[in-house]
Amino acid sequence: MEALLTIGETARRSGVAASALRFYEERGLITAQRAGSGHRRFPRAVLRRLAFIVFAQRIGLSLEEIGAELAKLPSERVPTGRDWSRLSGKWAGRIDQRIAELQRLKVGLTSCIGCGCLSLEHCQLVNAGDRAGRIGPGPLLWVGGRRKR
Amino acid sequence: MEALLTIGETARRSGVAASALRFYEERGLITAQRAGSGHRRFPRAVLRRLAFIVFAQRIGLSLEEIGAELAKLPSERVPTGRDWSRLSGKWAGRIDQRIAELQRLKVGLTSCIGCGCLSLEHCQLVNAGDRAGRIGPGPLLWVGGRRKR
DNA sequence: ATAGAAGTTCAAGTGAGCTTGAGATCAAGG
DNA sequence: CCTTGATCTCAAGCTCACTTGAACTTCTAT
Repeated sequence: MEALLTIGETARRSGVAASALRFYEERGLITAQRAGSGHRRFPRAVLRRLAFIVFAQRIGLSLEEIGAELAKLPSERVPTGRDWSRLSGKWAGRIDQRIAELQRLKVGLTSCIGCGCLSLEHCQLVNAGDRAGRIGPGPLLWVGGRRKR
Repeated sequence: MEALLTIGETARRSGVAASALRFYEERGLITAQRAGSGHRRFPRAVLRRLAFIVFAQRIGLSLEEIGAELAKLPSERVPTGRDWSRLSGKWAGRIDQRIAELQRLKVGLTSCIGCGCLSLEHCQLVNAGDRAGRIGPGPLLWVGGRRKR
């Protein structure tokens, strides 16, 4: 088992396209050594980092947020299980929030949409809170009557 | 209470920006009558339609999917509560799927990331299924070893 | 009558997250 | 040595869901 992986091997083993790996490297989410030729050589540890990235994306974090989290890992040693779980600990709350929202949406779907209270002015089922970053563009979310501008 | 709303009123009451309303009209998600001047006049029923759209977006559907759903509403009469709930019924399943995935992710986060099984090749915690449309671009999701190309 | 708010169209821009293409170089097997 | 496949860089393109700007027109209130 080689200690260093080429970009192709890394792509195969992680399921992340080579182009995405270059993109992530450019964004500072992962790092690669270089062979004399200029070709990337990824340490095996990058695989776990990639797993974490894909995981975090499924949870709904942006690459920027993920990068900020990854930056908290110790850079001079290979991160331990404890390092990783410390990172991921705070996300459980985020998942719970999102689950709670989905459950509210489900209630709204089966009751509220049919009943007529979805006249928008009073219904609080759909709220922001999550994805607060999108308050600028995108449909304004009705947050209890308060809205931008 | 006026029977028809201007685009500005519609935007205020729905929380959806006027530019988004024009965009949705262009995409066929909503329709507007026109005043002699060319100004849009939205029937009040558009508010419920907008509520549904925002709802559906929070659940994770694309505008295209939402449009397909809305197309199933009767076009010649104002949809009833039953019409709406028939539409939304099938989404409950989708919400449940997404909740289940989030719960799996949460388990993975607290156990799997720390333990070492996240070496990608064996871990099935992150799967596709949801968002199948994204299988083309974007990071390839590991679906039990099977991947595109 | 006139200012200013609100509306119109159309084209182009935005941001996230990559992918694709061009043109060149590198690595491995026969 | 030569071919084939992997990689490299850099610039440009793509999808989604809108927003923004320019250049006008219309409505409303004084």
